[in-house]
Amino acid sequence: MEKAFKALASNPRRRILNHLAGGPMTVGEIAEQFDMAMPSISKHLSVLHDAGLVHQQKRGQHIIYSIAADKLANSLYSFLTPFCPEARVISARRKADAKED
Amino acid sequence: MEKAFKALASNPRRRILNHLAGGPMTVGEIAEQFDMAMPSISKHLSVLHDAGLVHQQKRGQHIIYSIAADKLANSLYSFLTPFCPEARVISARRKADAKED
DNA sequence: TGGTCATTCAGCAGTCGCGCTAAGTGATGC
DNA sequence: GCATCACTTAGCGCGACTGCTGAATGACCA
Repeated sequence: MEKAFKALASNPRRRILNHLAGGPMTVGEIAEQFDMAMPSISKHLSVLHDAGLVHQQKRGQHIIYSIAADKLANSLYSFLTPFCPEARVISARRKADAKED
Repeated sequence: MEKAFKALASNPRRRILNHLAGGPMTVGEIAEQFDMAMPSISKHLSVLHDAGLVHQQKRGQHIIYSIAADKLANSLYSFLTPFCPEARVISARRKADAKED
């Protein structure tokens, strides 16, 4: 949770997540969209991965990143719980749904 | 929004918000709960205020801080919009409600 | 007016984060 | 085998953040 918020504190990282909302992508595909060297993108992705906000999957010499929307939403809803009744409801339902598996 | 996420990236600041969820407080009352010098707390509060996440109200020689739950929730819901259908619904409804005034 | 209390401002040291370039790793293809 | 491609790791400089102490501000009370 600490890590999630630290990860979300950076504009480029939030933009990367928005791009990934459109579907899984390789590092190179993401880097094309940003005016930033690939190692910098790679580092941002590793921060997001360390926070559990993206998944990575090796595919030959490519690495495909995809968004971990559940983790992202769960973190924010559970943080919002003390402040917002709607978040309490959603957070509770998501937890119940998770247990069903 | 940028400011909101930067403000939320710090553990002490999230804890302060949690305390404020219990009701408005002065700087001194907040500082009592933290093992941190008052100027440090004051600075955190000013970061939160700059991000619009708390309100401040002068009351004699005290300054009373209270949480801006609406702004906090709106920021997070609107960020979550691309990733989570529930957030889309809530965000839309909150915006509609805001226009009604 | 002078003292005290609540809070903020100023300035400092240490740490962390961001972007870069250069070099390393590991899979692919000739 | 070796060149190439996709990506990560290492290391650097710089600016931002975090906590501190000490001083300033501003309201209250005698």
